[in-house]
Amino acid sequence: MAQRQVAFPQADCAECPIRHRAVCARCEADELEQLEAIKYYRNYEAGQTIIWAGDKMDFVASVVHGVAALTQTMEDGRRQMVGLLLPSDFLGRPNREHVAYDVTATTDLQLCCFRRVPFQDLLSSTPHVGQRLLEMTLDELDAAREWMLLLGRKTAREKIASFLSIIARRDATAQGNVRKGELTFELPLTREAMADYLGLTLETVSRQMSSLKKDGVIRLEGKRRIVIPDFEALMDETGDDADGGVY
Amino acid sequence: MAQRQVAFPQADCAECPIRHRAVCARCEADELEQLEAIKYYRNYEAGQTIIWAGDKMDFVASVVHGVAALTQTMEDGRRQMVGLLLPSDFLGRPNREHVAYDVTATTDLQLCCFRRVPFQDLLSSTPHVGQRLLEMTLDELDAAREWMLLLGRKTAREKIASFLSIIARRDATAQGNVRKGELTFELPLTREAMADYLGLTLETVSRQMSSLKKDGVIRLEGKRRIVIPDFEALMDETGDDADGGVY
DNA sequence: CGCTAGCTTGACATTCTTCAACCGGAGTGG
DNA sequence: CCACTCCGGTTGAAGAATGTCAAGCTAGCG
Repeated sequence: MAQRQVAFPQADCAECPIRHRAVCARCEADELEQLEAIKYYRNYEAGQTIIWAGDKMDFVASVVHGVAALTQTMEDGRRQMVGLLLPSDFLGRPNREHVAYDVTATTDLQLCCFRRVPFQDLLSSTPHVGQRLLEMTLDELDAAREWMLLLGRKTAREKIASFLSIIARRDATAQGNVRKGELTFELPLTREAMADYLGLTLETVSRQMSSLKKDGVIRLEGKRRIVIPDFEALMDETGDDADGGVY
Repeated sequence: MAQRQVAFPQADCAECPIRHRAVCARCEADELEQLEAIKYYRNYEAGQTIIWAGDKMDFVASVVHGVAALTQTMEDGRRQMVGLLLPSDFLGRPNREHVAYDVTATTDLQLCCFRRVPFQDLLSSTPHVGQRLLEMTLDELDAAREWMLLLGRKTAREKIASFLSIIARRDATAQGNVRKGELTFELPLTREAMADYLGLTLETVSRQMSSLKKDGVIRLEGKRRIVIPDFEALMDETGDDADGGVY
């Protein structure tokens, strides 16, 4: 497999696109300086495995560009995605040497890595990284619980609609891809990866995508580019409350 | 509904059964003192709702005795449990006024509650509560991901076996209920609550329990008391790796 | 030009849910 | 004390949703 070159710019923290959402969001100037001293960038191309479950991982990282997936695999090959990391999300676990899940880049990806041990030291010696990490971890736990509802109780169609709305939402907050009420975005996952995310087979994913398309809820431009003509209509298919879980 | 009295002893922190596993585990004497100043106990009986999704929650808490469940409900009544809190587990989210899930006591329950705002102050003014909470939250996230694999990819029989092994394991670490290789424990959940945990119907739960019993993997003493004659045999039914996910 | 990877579609098999009946023990009122 | 009812649980039969297996499509690439 020829290693196509992935080249993202390596920004200074000051111009970093995730500066205000990542683990470093709350850092004071001095803390940021310490982080900067132990950081380095890594790029991966779409499809590459970053690390295998059980391997030793000597860094933790923030996703700067692209999307990474955490997946668990059973002995007989059944696979379930258990984490989908978008820009600003955190990868790795402090105080844990070995990783518990396979980590792969589902798109071209840039990580901002911190050497693990110095990062841990920072956690105990300064307050703001740890506080932000706690907040982010609690958010991820909430997301995981939403995901559990999806896996345990939603129909295939609801699963697809929910997934599309999640991607659309996270994509929309980053960039403003809304033109005259239409929402357009690129799927960061293959049909197979979507199946792993949703606890379905790729055939069922494909069928339900076709069904939503037939019913005018989504349009496809190519296989990966999705157009949502009416976001409300999509939300109606997710099975979630009308208010979108706002409380 | 007559309110049967639930009476757990209210221990001093020094004799608290969860002192070394809960959020307070890492506390120094002075931090413990501050916690003690804002703590109070609450008891609930099995089946009682502690708080509804969307309600205001002015405390956070540690489970001291018993079991509590977090569940999400869809408009049409489909329900998914998204958290099962055993002794020493933490309930509530700092810096969040409203709860996101229904919380119910599935057995008689005692909580050690901390008023939320003072607790938050402690998080920012002292290091050890926050550090412990981060650790516990990361553990819960790992558990949630294990649970996602179960929900997304396991068969009904594997789900039941996995659930039983989880309860057996957590029960065994607390007390030593092993007699001549047999493991006995009380189910803290009704069949319906098990179904909500596992993303199944209660009929399917019942059928699979019967099936495991017929095959000699488990024995039933009454409806709730489970005997595992051979833990290995149960593990073989879970679909998990032989090594039990140790890495 | 033909191959491959990713995707779609069809036919059939399987698993789980749904609907319904029934069981048994605990609590209750006559 | 007995009948009644309710709750949690079990079991059966039928149906629906999703998985499995297989064929075929399309765009991009060597």
